[in-house]
Amino acid sequence: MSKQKKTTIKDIANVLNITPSAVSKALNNHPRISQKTRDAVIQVAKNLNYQPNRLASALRKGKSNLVGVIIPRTNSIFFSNVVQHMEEVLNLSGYNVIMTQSNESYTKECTNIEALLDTQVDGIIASLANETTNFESYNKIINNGVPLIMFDRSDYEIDADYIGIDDVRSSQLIVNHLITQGCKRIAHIAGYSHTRIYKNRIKGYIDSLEQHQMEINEELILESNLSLNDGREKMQQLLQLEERPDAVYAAGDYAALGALQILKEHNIKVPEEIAVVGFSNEPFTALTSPSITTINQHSEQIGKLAAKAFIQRMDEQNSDSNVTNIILEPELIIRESSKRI
Amino acid sequence: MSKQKKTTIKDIANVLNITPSAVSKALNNHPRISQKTRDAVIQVAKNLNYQPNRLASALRKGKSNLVGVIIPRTNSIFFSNVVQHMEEVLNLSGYNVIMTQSNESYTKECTNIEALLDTQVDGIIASLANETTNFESYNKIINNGVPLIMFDRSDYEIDADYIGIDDVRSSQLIVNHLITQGCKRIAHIAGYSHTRIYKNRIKGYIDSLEQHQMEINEELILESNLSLNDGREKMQQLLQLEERPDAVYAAGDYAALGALQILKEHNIKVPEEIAVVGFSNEPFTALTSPSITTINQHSEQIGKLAAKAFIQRMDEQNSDSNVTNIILEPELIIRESSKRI
DNA sequence: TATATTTGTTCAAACGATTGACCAAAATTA
DNA sequence: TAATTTTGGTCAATCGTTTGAACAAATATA
Repeated sequence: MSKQKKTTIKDIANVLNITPSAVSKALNNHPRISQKTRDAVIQVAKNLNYQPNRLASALRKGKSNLVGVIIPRTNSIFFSNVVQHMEEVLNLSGYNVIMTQSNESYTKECTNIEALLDTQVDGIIASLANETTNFESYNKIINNGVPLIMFDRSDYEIDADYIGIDDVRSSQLIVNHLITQGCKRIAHIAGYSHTRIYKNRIKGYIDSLEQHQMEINEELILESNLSLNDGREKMQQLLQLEERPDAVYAAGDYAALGALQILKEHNIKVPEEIAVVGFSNEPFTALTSPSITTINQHSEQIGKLAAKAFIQRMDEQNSDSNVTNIILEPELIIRESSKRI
Repeated sequence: MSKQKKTTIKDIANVLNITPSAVSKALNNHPRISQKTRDAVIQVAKNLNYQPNRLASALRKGKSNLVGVIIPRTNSIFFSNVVQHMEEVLNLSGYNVIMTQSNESYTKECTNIEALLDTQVDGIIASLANETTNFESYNKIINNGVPLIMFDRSDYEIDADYIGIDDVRSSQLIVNHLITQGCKRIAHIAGYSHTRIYKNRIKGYIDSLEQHQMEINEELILESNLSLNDGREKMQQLLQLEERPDAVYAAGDYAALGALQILKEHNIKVPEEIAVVGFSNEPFTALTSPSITTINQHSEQIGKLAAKAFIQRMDEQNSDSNVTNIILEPELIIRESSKRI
């Protein structure tokens, strides 16, 4: 029973004894169709339970109304928030979202890009996988004439619109805050420096220390994949130093949590002995004890702005306007893990 | 520069002086095409950077190779895991995933369904929004002849394949465990009983108490939306009872966390005075102190099985085989919040 | 050698919607 | 009334790919 074939504009046309093109025009509010036929068409369409075939329309118009989104993973509140708000805005403009995850893997990312281009998406909105250091496939998107919008994680080699927060500034906020709290030896569990945002966070960290005439100590900067476990390991490492740090700034919340766990296991008082700061405002940061100081990356705004940037690109297609670069101001959320005074 | 138009099979045909149909057949490994032409076609395709137009192919074949997925929200590790593993399996079979979120909203869910059908997806894999009590739109999917697979949250009124865990059994595992730990007055912060899985969890809770000849106390069963805040409120309520419970089983981890917070704020010892159990194995449950006992719902398996169920439906299309019902055995993860002995 | 089969390809019609060119009838203007 | 404009459509091509039918050439079979 399931295989009742779908009704097409042709069926509607037959019922009303008009041509399919008239039906099409009626449904698309073409001015040359009389109100009478238009109403009749709409009525019959409803009766026959007509569902327009997007594929056909997309093929003819050369526009699929599909937007591909590539995020590193969904189990991060930041990315899932971004996507959610992106979707909201895009849906309003008649776009649907194909969401893919790279799982931080370069090859998966490439596969996803291929698949999206293959599906004839009208554009791609993406954030780089951790692994990615080769940007050919992204440039392929651009070369194919498909609008590309990057958010959060991108690179200078990708010539696309970008929306993100000011990572240098984020680090400065954090380090300044820690210094204000009396910390003198601040460690940084950093992300991989090949990724721009993490490089910037390292830069901000160093800048801020320099500004306060504090020593930059290589052994206090550890690159990490920022997972919970790696956070634990790096913290262990830091505890084994001859001179322990009195604060740890991890470039990701999970790593910060790992560090916190180790500190608790060693009965080290947080923040009195060692203060801890994370990054991203994952929900759990408010729920641990002590709760973790972190950075709010404005996921809703990033999502909405990225969607709007895409829509604007679609609207102006021809005019080769310059690349947009939107850098949002980060917000430091101070919680127990760093509040000494 | 961007608007270089895409190469089509026609272009390839022109180069080789053969017809487009030959090219198409060559690319699709049609047996009647000679190895020689096949190789030549593939070579030229590569040279011209040919990218097949899925829309055209989809239109002609009446198959889009797109699968729509509807989940209540992505910021739940359970759902995001499910999707991730679903995608893996589906990609392997040449399908792409359009992922949408209902945000637990009935209207958003309906909109999503419309959008997916509109996009001509080959099938839909979904889990109900909390709000949903009317299943017309789901039955519309089925009536449209589009394969529908439900997972985790579904309803008897939806006549589709289903993959989930045994919720009655989950509750029994939990309650039995609590009784073993010496708890005598077990409260249940329940989900809305109009949702099947939550109804089943309530049933399992009651069954288990009855089995142990324990009293079923209405005031110990509170329906909730299972958010963090509602967990806090319901816990407050429970504390105001004349006779306090000595264990709280929340049907969701966030609610359990809320309950835990309140208990800590009141300096009530967990699990000694009141034990706490959650549901879903959200990552934070392992990270709180005390860590929270919870249920593993086998997200990877559910994702993979749902994908496979869909693929099977596609393969057998015609044969109206019966609805599949896969119920997985839940796994109780015992942690500090309930370990009294 | 005549006939049957296989091989490799072309032909043409789809899939369903869109769109500019075109045209007859109706309405307006001169 | 004749000429012009407007209205409400029809016609036909098109988007890029697929696919069964058709067909000529090559090969196998009798």
